[in-house]
Amino acid sequence: MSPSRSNKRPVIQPEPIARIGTAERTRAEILDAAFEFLWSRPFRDMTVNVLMAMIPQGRTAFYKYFDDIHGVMAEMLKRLEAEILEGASAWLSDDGDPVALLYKSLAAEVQIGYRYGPFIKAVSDAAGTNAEVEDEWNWLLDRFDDAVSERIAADQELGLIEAFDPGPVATALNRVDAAMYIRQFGHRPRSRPQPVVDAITRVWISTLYGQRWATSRRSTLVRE
Amino acid sequence: MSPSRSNKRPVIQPEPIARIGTAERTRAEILDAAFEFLWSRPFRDMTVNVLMAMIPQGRTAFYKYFDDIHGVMAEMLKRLEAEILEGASAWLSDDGDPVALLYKSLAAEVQIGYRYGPFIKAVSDAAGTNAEVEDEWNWLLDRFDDAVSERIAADQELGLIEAFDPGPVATALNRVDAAMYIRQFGHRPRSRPQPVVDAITRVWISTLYGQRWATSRRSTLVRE
DNA sequence: TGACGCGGTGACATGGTGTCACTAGAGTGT
DNA sequence: ACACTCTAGTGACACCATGTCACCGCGTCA
Repeated sequence: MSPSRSNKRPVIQPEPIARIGTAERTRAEILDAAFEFLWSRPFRDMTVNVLMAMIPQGRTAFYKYFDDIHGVMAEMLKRLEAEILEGASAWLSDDGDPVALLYKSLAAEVQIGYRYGPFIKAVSDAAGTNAEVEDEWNWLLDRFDDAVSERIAADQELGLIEAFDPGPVATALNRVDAAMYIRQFGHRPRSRPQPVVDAITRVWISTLYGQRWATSRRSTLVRE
Repeated sequence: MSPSRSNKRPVIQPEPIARIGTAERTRAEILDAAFEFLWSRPFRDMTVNVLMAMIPQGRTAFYKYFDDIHGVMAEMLKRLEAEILEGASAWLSDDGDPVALLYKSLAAEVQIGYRYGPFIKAVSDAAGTNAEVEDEWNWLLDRFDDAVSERIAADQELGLIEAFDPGPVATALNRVDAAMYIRQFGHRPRSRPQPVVDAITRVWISTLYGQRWATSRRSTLVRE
Protein backbone atom coordinates (compact mmCIF):
# COMPACT_ATOMS: atom_id res chain seq x y z
CA MET A 1 0.00 0.00 0.00
CA SER A 2 1.26 3.49 0.72
CA PRO A 3 4.48 3.57 2.74
CA SER A 4 6.54 0.53 1.96
CA ARG A 5 9.84 1.45 0.37
CA SER A 6 12.00 -0.99 2.09
CA ASN A 7 14.56 0.65 4.29
CA LYS A 8 12.89 3.88 5.12
CA ARG A 9 11.11 4.40 8.38
CA PRO A 10 7.43 3.85 7.71
CA VAL A 11 5.30 6.88 8.35
CA ILE A 12 2.20 6.16 10.33
CA GLN A 13 -0.26 8.80 9.31
CA PRO A 14 -3.12 8.20 11.71
CA GLU A 15 -6.46 9.89 11.91
CA PRO A 16 -7.16 11.91 8.76
CA ILE A 17 -5.37 15.16 9.53
CA ALA A 18 -8.23 17.19 10.83
CA ARG A 19 -7.81 20.81 11.65
CA ILE A 20 -4.74 20.73 13.83
CA GLY A 21 -4.12 23.44 16.34
CA THR A 22 -0.67 24.12 17.72
CA ALA A 23 -1.22 21.62 20.47
CA GLU A 24 -2.09 18.77 18.16
CA ARG A 25 0.89 19.58 16.02
CA THR A 26 3.26 19.49 18.96
CA ARG A 27 1.81 16.26 20.17
CA ALA A 28 2.29 14.82 16.72
CA GLU A 29 5.85 16.10 16.69
CA ILE A 30 6.64 14.32 19.92
CA LEU A 31 5.14 11.11 18.66
CA ASP A 32 6.97 11.46 15.41
CA ALA A 33 10.22 12.03 17.25
CA ALA A 34 9.55 8.83 19.16
CA PHE A 35 9.03 6.89 15.96
CA GLU A 36 12.14 8.37 14.48
CA PHE A 37 14.18 7.60 17.56
CA LEU A 38 12.98 4.03 17.91
CA TRP A 39 13.57 3.33 14.27
CA SER A 40 17.26 3.21 14.99
CA ARG A 41 17.73 3.03 18.74
CA PRO A 42 16.34 0.88 21.52
CA PHE A 43 13.50 1.88 23.78
CA ARG A 44 15.72 1.83 26.84
CA ASP A 45 17.63 4.84 25.50
CA MET A 46 14.54 6.89 24.88
CA THR A 47 14.03 9.47 27.61
CA VAL A 48 11.86 12.54 27.81
CA ASN A 49 15.05 14.54 27.58
CA VAL A 50 16.25 13.01 24.37
CA LEU A 51 12.82 13.11 22.79
CA MET A 52 12.23 16.77 23.49
CA ALA A 53 15.72 17.61 22.32
CA MET A 54 14.54 16.49 18.90
CA ILE A 55 11.87 19.16 18.62
CA PRO A 56 11.90 22.92 19.26
CA GLN A 57 9.98 22.88 22.54
CA GLY A 58 11.56 22.59 25.94
CA ARG A 59 11.51 19.42 27.96
CA THR A 60 8.63 20.22 30.26
CA ALA A 61 6.26 20.85 27.38
CA PHE A 62 6.24 17.08 27.10
CA TYR A 63 4.07 16.78 30.17
CA LYS A 64 1.35 18.84 28.58
CA TYR A 65 0.78 15.93 26.18
CA PHE A 66 1.76 12.74 27.92
CA ASP A 67 1.92 11.56 31.49
CA ASP A 68 5.32 10.03 30.94
CA ILE A 69 7.37 8.17 28.39
CA HIS A 70 5.08 5.17 28.67
CA GLY A 71 2.18 7.31 27.59
CA VAL A 72 4.01 7.76 24.32
CA MET A 73 4.43 4.03 24.02
CA ALA A 74 0.77 3.44 24.77
CA GLU A 75 -0.12 5.79 21.95
CA MET A 76 2.38 4.10 19.66
CA LEU A 77 0.85 0.78 20.50
CA LYS A 78 -2.56 2.11 19.53
CA ARG A 79 -1.30 3.18 16.15
CA LEU A 80 0.46 -0.11 15.56
CA GLU A 81 -2.67 -1.91 16.59
CA ALA A 82 -4.64 -0.13 13.91
CA GLU A 83 -2.09 -1.14 11.29
CA ILE A 84 -1.98 -4.71 12.50
CA LEU A 85 -5.71 -5.23 12.64
CA GLU A 86 -6.11 -3.84 9.17
CA GLY A 87 -3.98 -6.41 7.40
CA ALA A 88 -4.34 -9.44 9.56
CA SER A 89 -7.74 -10.88 9.06
CA ALA A 90 -8.35 -12.74 5.78
CA TRP A 91 -8.15 -16.16 7.40
CA LEU A 92 -10.15 -15.03 10.40
CA SER A 93 -13.16 -13.77 8.51
CA ASP A 94 -13.15 -14.69 4.83
CA ASP A 95 -14.70 -17.76 3.31
CA GLY A 96 -12.75 -20.06 1.08
CA ASP A 97 -9.87 -22.49 1.21
CA PRO A 98 -8.61 -22.16 4.78
CA VAL A 99 -5.03 -23.12 4.01
CA ALA A 100 -4.73 -20.60 1.20
CA LEU A 101 -6.37 -17.93 3.32
CA LEU A 102 -4.14 -18.71 6.26
CA TYR A 103 -1.09 -18.48 4.10
CA LYS A 104 -2.24 -15.19 2.72
CA SER A 105 -3.02 -13.80 6.16
CA LEU A 106 0.28 -14.86 7.62
CA ALA A 107 2.23 -13.45 4.71
CA ALA A 108 0.40 -10.16 5.10
CA GLU A 109 1.02 -10.13 8.83
CA VAL A 110 4.70 -10.79 8.37
CA GLN A 111 4.89 -7.80 6.07
CA ILE A 112 3.44 -5.67 8.84
CA GLY A 113 5.81 -7.23 11.32
CA TYR A 114 8.69 -6.50 9.01
CA ARG A 115 7.72 -2.93 8.41
CA TYR A 116 7.20 -2.07 12.05
CA GLY A 117 9.65 -4.50 13.62
CA PRO A 118 11.66 -1.99 15.65
CA PHE A 119 8.48 -0.42 16.99
CA ILE A 120 7.01 -3.75 17.93
CA LYS A 121 10.15 -4.58 19.81
CA ALA A 122 10.04 -1.19 21.49
CA VAL A 123 6.47 -1.73 22.64
CA SER A 124 7.34 -5.17 23.90
CA ASP A 125 10.29 -3.74 25.82
CA ALA A 126 8.14 -0.94 27.17
CA ALA A 127 5.64 -3.53 28.36
CA GLY A 128 8.37 -4.89 30.59
CA THR A 129 8.88 -1.56 32.28
CA ASN A 130 5.34 -0.36 32.80
CA ALA A 131 2.22 -2.09 34.01
CA GLU A 132 -0.23 -0.21 31.84
CA VAL A 133 1.65 -0.77 28.61
CA GLU A 134 2.05 -4.38 29.61
CA ASP A 135 -1.68 -4.71 30.11
CA GLU A 136 -2.47 -3.08 26.79
CA TRP A 137 0.01 -5.23 24.97
CA ASN A 138 -1.23 -8.41 26.56
CA TRP A 139 -4.78 -7.38 25.88
CA LEU A 140 -4.00 -7.00 22.20
CA LEU A 141 -2.27 -10.36 22.06
CA ASP A 142 -5.10 -11.97 23.95
CA ARG A 143 -7.63 -10.64 21.47
CA PHE A 144 -5.67 -12.33 18.75
CA ASP A 145 -5.62 -15.49 20.79
CA ASP A 146 -9.37 -15.41 21.11
CA ALA A 147 -9.95 -14.74 17.45
CA VAL A 148 -7.61 -17.52 16.38
CA SER A 149 -9.09 -19.83 18.95
CA GLU A 150 -12.56 -19.24 17.58
CA ARG A 151 -11.47 -19.85 14.05
CA ILE A 152 -9.83 -23.10 15.08
CA ALA A 153 -12.96 -24.19 16.89
CA ALA A 154 -15.04 -23.42 13.81
CA ASP A 155 -12.80 -25.51 11.58
CA GLN A 156 -12.85 -28.26 14.14
CA GLU A 157 -16.62 -28.26 13.83
CA LEU A 158 -16.19 -28.72 10.11
CA GLY A 159 -13.74 -31.54 10.62
CA LEU A 160 -10.94 -29.60 8.95
CA ILE A 161 -8.88 -29.46 12.11
CA GLU A 162 -8.36 -32.24 14.61
CA ALA A 163 -10.13 -32.07 17.93
CA PHE A 164 -8.05 -30.48 20.67
CA ASP A 165 -8.32 -27.62 23.11
CA PRO A 166 -7.89 -24.64 20.80
CA GLY A 167 -7.07 -22.02 23.41
CA PRO A 168 -3.48 -22.83 24.33
CA VAL A 169 -2.61 -23.78 20.77
CA ALA A 170 -3.90 -20.43 19.54
CA THR A 171 -1.79 -18.71 22.15
CA ALA A 172 1.26 -20.70 21.16
CA LEU A 173 0.86 -19.96 17.47
CA ASN A 174 0.32 -16.27 18.01
CA ARG A 175 3.38 -16.14 20.20
CA VAL A 176 5.44 -17.57 17.39
CA ASP A 177 4.53 -14.62 15.25
CA ALA A 178 5.15 -11.93 17.82
CA ALA A 179 8.42 -13.46 18.95
CA MET A 180 9.65 -13.89 15.41
CA TYR A 181 8.91 -10.30 14.50
CA ILE A 182 10.77 -9.08 17.52
CA ARG A 183 13.65 -11.42 17.01
CA GLN A 184 14.05 -11.12 13.26
CA PHE A 185 12.80 -7.62 12.62
CA GLY A 186 13.28 -5.94 15.98
CA HIS A 187 16.55 -4.26 15.17
CA ARG A 188 18.10 -3.14 11.99
CA PRO A 189 19.41 -4.45 9.76
CA ARG A 190 16.40 -6.74 9.77
CA SER A 191 16.39 -10.31 8.53
CA ARG A 192 14.80 -11.00 5.19
CA PRO A 193 11.09 -11.63 5.58
CA GLN A 194 10.67 -14.60 3.28
CA PRO A 195 12.31 -17.23 5.51
CA VAL A 196 10.20 -15.94 8.35
CA VAL A 197 7.06 -16.32 6.27
CA ASP A 198 8.10 -19.83 5.36
CA ALA A 199 8.82 -20.86 8.94
CA ILE A 200 5.70 -19.32 10.40
CA THR A 201 3.39 -20.72 7.76
CA ARG A 202 4.98 -24.12 8.14
CA VAL A 203 4.35 -24.11 11.86
CA TRP A 204 0.79 -22.84 11.62
CA ILE A 205 -0.33 -24.98 8.73
CA SER A 206 1.33 -28.13 9.99
CA THR A 207 -0.20 -27.67 13.39
CA LEU A 208 -3.69 -26.85 12.20
CA TYR A 209 -4.25 -28.53 8.87
CA GLY A 210 -1.43 -31.03 8.64
CA GLN A 211 2.01 -31.14 7.11
CA ARG A 212 0.91 -32.13 3.66
CA TRP A 213 -0.47 -28.65 3.14
CA ALA A 214 2.51 -26.90 4.58
CA THR A 215 4.74 -26.94 1.55
CA SER A 216 2.52 -26.03 -1.36
CA ARG A 217 1.20 -22.54 -1.14
CA ARG A 218 -1.94 -23.18 -3.06
CA SER A 219 -3.94 -25.77 -1.24
CA THR A 220 -6.92 -27.82 -2.26
CA LEU A 221 -8.07 -28.69 1.22
CA VAL A 222 -11.49 -27.35 0.44
CA ARG A 223 -12.79 -26.85 -3.05
CA GLU A 224 -14.53 -23.55 -3.38
CA MET B 1 14.26 -33.11 41.04
CA SER B 2 14.92 -31.71 44.47
CA PRO B 3 12.86 -28.56 45.06
CA SER B 4 9.47 -28.94 43.46
CA ARG B 5 6.70 -28.52 46.01
CA SER B 6 4.30 -26.64 43.95
CA ASN B 7 3.68 -23.18 45.24
CA LYS B 8 6.85 -22.41 47.13
CA ARG B 9 9.60 -20.37 45.61
CA PRO B 10 12.15 -22.82 44.26
CA VAL B 11 15.51 -22.50 45.91
CA ILE B 12 18.37 -22.44 43.50
CA GLN B 13 21.29 -23.78 45.47
CA PRO B 14 24.15 -23.30 43.07
CA GLU B 15 27.75 -24.29 43.49
CA PRO B 16 28.16 -26.73 46.37
CA ILE B 17 28.50 -24.41 49.34
CA ALA B 18 32.22 -24.29 49.65
CA ARG B 19 33.90 -22.49 52.51
CA ILE B 20 32.09 -19.21 52.27
CA GLY B 21 33.71 -16.10 53.60
CA THR B 22 31.61 -13.16 54.67
CA ALA B 23 31.79 -11.72 51.18
CA GLU B 24 30.42 -14.79 49.47
CA ARG B 25 27.66 -14.99 52.02
CA THR B 26 26.63 -11.41 51.45
CA ARG B 27 26.70 -11.85 47.71
CA ALA B 28 24.52 -14.91 48.12
CA GLU B 29 22.16 -12.96 50.34
CA ILE B 30 21.73 -10.28 47.72
CA LEU B 31 21.06 -12.85 45.06
CA ASP B 32 18.66 -14.66 47.30
CA ALA B 33 16.85 -11.43 48.05
CA ALA B 34 16.51 -10.91 44.31
CA PHE B 35 14.98 -14.34 43.86
CA GLU B 36 12.64 -13.77 46.74
CA PHE B 37 11.60 -10.40 45.44
CA LEU B 38 11.02 -11.53 41.87
CA TRP B 39 9.04 -14.51 42.99
CA SER B 40 6.18 -12.20 43.78
CA ARG B 41 6.91 -8.83 42.19
CA PRO B 42 7.93 -7.67 38.74
CA PHE B 43 11.46 -6.83 37.73
CA ARG B 44 10.59 -3.20 37.11
CA ASP B 45 10.01 -2.70 40.84
CA MET B 46 13.32 -4.17 41.85
CA THR B 47 15.83 -1.46 42.73
CA VAL B 48 19.12 -1.56 44.54
CA ASN B 49 17.36 0.23 47.37
CA VAL B 50 14.63 -2.30 47.79
CA LEU B 51 16.99 -5.23 47.45
CA MET B 52 19.41 -4.01 50.08
CA ALA B 53 16.56 -3.16 52.40
CA MET B 54 15.91 -6.90 52.53
CA ILE B 55 19.28 -7.72 54.06
CA PRO B 56 21.21 -6.24 56.98
CA GLN B 57 23.82 -4.36 54.94
CA GLY B 58 23.46 -0.82 53.76
CA ARG B 59 22.68 0.09 50.21
CA THR B 60 26.17 0.88 49.00
CA ALA B 61 27.49 -2.51 50.00
CA PHE B 62 25.66 -3.70 46.92
CA TYR B 63 28.27 -2.20 44.66
CA LYS B 64 30.98 -4.31 46.19
CA TYR B 65 29.32 -7.32 44.61
CA PHE B 66 27.57 -6.18 41.46
CA ASP B 67 28.03 -3.37 38.99
CA ASP B 68 24.34 -2.62 39.01
CA ILE B 69 20.96 -4.26 39.17
CA HIS B 70 21.51 -5.86 35.78
CA GLY B 71 24.55 -7.59 37.11
CA VAL B 72 22.21 -9.41 39.46
CA MET B 73 20.01 -10.38 36.56
CA ALA B 74 22.99 -11.61 34.56
CA GLU B 75 23.92 -13.83 37.47
CA MET B 76 20.34 -15.02 37.80
CA LEU B 77 20.31 -15.86 34.12
CA LYS B 78 23.44 -17.95 34.57
CA ARG B 79 21.81 -19.95 37.33
CA LEU B 80 18.62 -20.44 35.35
CA GLU B 81 20.69 -21.49 32.37
CA ALA B 82 22.27 -24.24 34.39
CA GLU B 83 18.85 -25.51 35.45
CA ILE B 84 17.47 -25.30 31.95
CA LEU B 85 20.33 -27.08 30.24
CA GLU B 86 20.17 -29.85 32.77
CA GLY B 87 16.66 -30.99 31.96
CA ALA B 88 16.24 -30.09 28.35
CA SER B 89 18.18 -32.47 26.26
CA ALA B 90 16.76 -35.99 25.86
CA TRP B 91 15.52 -35.36 22.36
CA LEU B 92 18.65 -33.48 21.38
CA SER B 93 21.10 -36.20 22.28
CA ASP B 94 19.50 -39.54 23.05
CA ASP B 95 18.83 -42.31 20.58
CA GLY B 96 15.42 -43.82 20.18
CA ASP B 97 11.96 -42.96 19.00
CA PRO B 98 12.22 -39.24 18.19
CA VAL B 99 8.58 -38.45 18.84
CA ALA B 100 8.61 -40.06 22.26
CA LEU B 101 11.89 -38.39 23.12
CA LEU B 102 10.66 -35.04 21.93
CA TYR B 103 7.55 -35.37 24.02
CA LYS B 104 9.62 -36.28 27.03
CA SER B 105 12.00 -33.40 26.50
CA LEU B 106 9.27 -30.86 26.06
CA ALA B 107 7.39 -32.06 29.10
CA ALA B 108 10.57 -31.79 31.16
CA GLU B 109 11.27 -28.33 29.81
CA VAL B 110 7.79 -27.15 30.63
CA GLN B 111 8.30 -28.28 34.20
CA ILE B 112 11.38 -26.10 34.39
CA GLY B 113 9.51 -23.27 32.78
CA TYR B 114 6.74 -23.67 35.29
CA ARG B 115 9.02 -23.77 38.26
CA TYR B 116 11.04 -20.73 37.30
CA GLY B 117 8.38 -18.83 35.38
CA PRO B 118 8.56 -15.56 37.28
CA PHE B 119 12.34 -15.53 37.05
CA ILE B 120 12.28 -16.24 33.35
CA LYS B 121 9.91 -13.37 32.86
CA ALA B 122 12.13 -11.17 35.00
CA VAL B 123 15.18 -12.00 32.91
CA SER B 124 13.25 -11.37 29.75
CA ASP B 125 12.12 -7.99 31.09
CA ALA B 126 15.63 -7.17 32.19
CA ALA B 127 16.85 -7.97 28.70
CA GLY B 128 14.68 -5.14 27.48
CA THR B 129 16.37 -2.64 29.75
CA ASN B 130 20.02 -3.58 29.41
CA ALA B 131 22.15 -4.45 26.43
CA GLU B 132 24.37 -6.98 28.16
CA VAL B 133 21.52 -8.96 29.65
CA GLU B 134 19.81 -8.83 26.29
CA ASP B 135 22.88 -10.22 24.60
CA GLU B 136 23.23 -13.02 27.14
CA TRP B 137 19.58 -13.92 26.88
CA ASN B 138 19.63 -13.94 23.11
CA TRP B 139 22.80 -15.93 23.13
CA LEU B 140 21.16 -18.59 25.26
CA LEU B 141 18.12 -18.71 23.01
CA ASP B 142 20.31 -18.84 19.93
CA ARG B 143 22.20 -21.80 21.30
CA PHE B 144 18.91 -23.59 21.63
CA ASP B 145 18.04 -22.62 18.11
CA ASP B 146 21.28 -24.07 16.83
CA ALA B 147 20.88 -27.30 18.76
CA VAL B 148 17.30 -27.78 17.58
CA SER B 149 18.26 -26.86 14.06
CA GLU B 150 20.96 -29.50 14.03
CA ARG B 151 18.63 -32.13 15.34
CA ILE B 152 16.08 -31.28 12.67
CA ALA B 153 18.74 -31.47 9.99
CA ALA B 154 19.82 -34.87 11.27
CA ASP B 155 16.28 -36.22 11.16
CA GLN B 156 15.85 -34.74 7.72
CA GLU B 157 18.85 -36.77 6.63
CA LEU B 158 17.08 -39.83 7.94
CA GLY B 159 13.90 -38.93 6.12
CA LEU B 160 11.98 -38.57 9.36
CA ILE B 161 11.37 -34.89 8.83
CA GLU B 162 10.44 -33.19 5.58
CA ALA B 163 13.05 -31.17 3.78
CA PHE B 164 12.94 -27.47 4.64
CA ASP B 165 15.31 -24.84 5.95
CA PRO B 166 15.61 -25.89 9.60
CA GLY B 167 17.01 -22.64 11.00
CA PRO B 168 13.97 -20.37 11.06
CA VAL B 169 11.67 -23.22 12.03
CA ALA B 170 13.90 -24.06 14.98
CA THR B 171 13.81 -20.44 16.03
CA ALA B 172 10.05 -20.32 15.72
CA LEU B 173 9.54 -23.47 17.78
CA ASN B 174 11.89 -22.36 20.51
CA ARG B 175 10.15 -19.00 20.72
CA VAL B 176 6.87 -20.79 21.31
CA ASP B 177 8.33 -22.32 24.43
CA ALA B 178 9.91 -19.20 25.84
CA ALA B 179 6.87 -17.06 25.10
CA MET B 180 4.51 -19.60 26.63
CA TYR B 181 6.53 -19.84 29.83
CA ILE B 182 6.56 -16.10 30.19
CA ARG B 183 2.91 -15.77 29.34
CA GLN B 184 1.52 -18.69 31.30
CA PHE B 185 3.99 -18.97 34.14
CA GLY B 186 5.48 -15.48 34.31
CA HIS B 187 3.31 -14.23 37.11
CA ARG B 188 1.53 -15.93 39.90
CA PRO B 189 -0.86 -17.54 40.18
CA ARG B 190 0.53 -19.49 37.26
CA SER B 191 -1.55 -21.41 34.75
CA ARG B 192 -1.63 -25.15 35.05
CA PRO B 193 1.25 -26.72 33.15
CA GLN B 194 -0.53 -29.59 31.45
CA PRO B 195 -2.43 -27.57 28.82
CA VAL B 196 0.84 -25.84 28.04
CA VAL B 197 2.57 -29.16 27.56
CA ASP B 198 -0.24 -30.28 25.30
CA ALA B 199 -0.16 -27.17 23.17
CA ILE B 200 3.60 -27.03 22.85
CA THR B 201 4.00 -30.68 22.02
CA ARG B 202 1.22 -30.44 19.48
CA VAL B 203 2.93 -27.57 17.73
CA TRP B 204 6.37 -29.16 17.76
CA ILE B 205 5.35 -32.64 16.79
CA SER B 206 2.90 -31.56 14.12
CA THR B 207 5.49 -29.28 12.59
CA LEU B 208 8.34 -31.74 12.67
CA TYR B 209 6.94 -35.24 12.47
CA GLY B 210 3.39 -34.73 11.34
CA GLN B 211 0.03 -34.41 12.97
CA ARG B 212 -0.67 -38.11 13.24
CA TRP B 213 1.94 -38.37 16.00
CA ALA B 214 0.77 -35.32 17.84
CA THR B 215 -2.07 -36.86 19.79
CA SER B 216 -0.73 -40.15 21.08
CA ARG B 217 2.09 -39.78 23.50
CA ARG B 218 3.70 -43.06 22.74
CA SER B 219 4.72 -43.09 19.14
CA THR B 220 5.90 -45.85 16.86
CA LEU B 221 7.52 -43.62 14.29
CA VAL B 222 10.71 -45.57 14.65
CA ARG B 223 10.90 -49.03 16.11
CA GLU B 224 13.76 -49.33 18.54
C1' DT C 1 -9.50 47.30 26.27
C1' DG C 2 -9.36 43.83 29.34
C1' DA C 3 -10.09 39.06 30.73
C1' DC C 4 -9.29 34.50 29.59
C1' DG C 5 -7.18 30.38 28.02
C1' DC C 6 -3.58 27.94 25.96
C1' DG C 7 1.06 26.61 24.71
C1' DG C 8 5.23 26.86 26.75
C1' DT C 9 9.02 27.71 30.28
C1' DG C 10 12.43 27.86 34.27
C1' DA C 11 13.11 26.63 38.88
C1' DC C 12 12.63 23.24 42.07
C1' DA C 13 11.94 18.93 44.81
C1' DT C 14 12.34 14.03 44.49
C1' DG C 15 14.39 9.62 44.11
C1' DG C 16 17.43 6.20 42.40
C1' DT C 17 22.25 5.74 41.07
C1' DG C 18 27.12 5.11 41.49
C1' DT C 19 31.55 6.78 43.55
C1' DC C 20 34.84 7.84 46.99
C1' DA C 21 37.23 8.56 51.02
C1' DC C 22 36.98 6.54 55.10
C1' DT C 23 36.52 3.18 59.20
C1' DA C 24 36.24 -0.82 62.13
C1' DG C 25 37.93 -5.06 62.84
C1' DA C 26 40.00 -9.42 61.88
C1' DG C 27 44.16 -11.66 60.57
C1' DT C 28 49.30 -11.77 60.14
C1' DG C 29 54.08 -11.22 60.96
C1' DT C 30 57.64 -9.84 64.19
C1' DA D 1 52.15 -6.38 72.28
C1' DC D 2 52.48 -3.66 68.14
C1' DA D 3 52.09 -2.24 63.55
C1' DC D 4 50.63 -3.44 59.03
C1' DT D 5 47.29 -4.89 55.78
C1' DC D 6 43.31 -6.47 53.82
C1' DT D 7 38.40 -6.62 53.71
C1' DA D 8 33.49 -5.72 54.45
C1' DG D 9 30.88 -2.04 54.97
C1' DT D 10 29.44 2.95 55.44
C1' DG D 11 27.97 8.02 54.98
C1' DA D 12 28.28 11.90 52.25
C1' DC D 13 28.12 13.49 47.84
C1' DA D 14 27.42 14.51 42.90
C1' DC D 15 24.64 13.20 39.10
C1' DC D 16 20.73 12.66 36.33
C1' DA D 17 16.03 11.86 34.79
C1' DT D 18 11.69 12.86 36.43
C1' DG D 19 7.47 15.35 37.31
C1' DT D 20 5.28 19.52 39.30
C1' DC D 21 4.20 24.26 39.80
C1' DA D 22 3.91 29.01 39.45
C1' DC D 23 4.36 31.98 35.96
C1' DC D 24 4.53 34.19 31.28
C1' DG D 25 3.45 35.79 26.50
C1' DC D 26 0.17 35.99 23.22
C1' DG D 27 -3.87 35.41 20.48
C1' DT D 28 -8.97 35.35 20.93
C1' DC D 29 -13.11 37.10 22.06
C1' DA D 30 -16.53 39.65 24.65
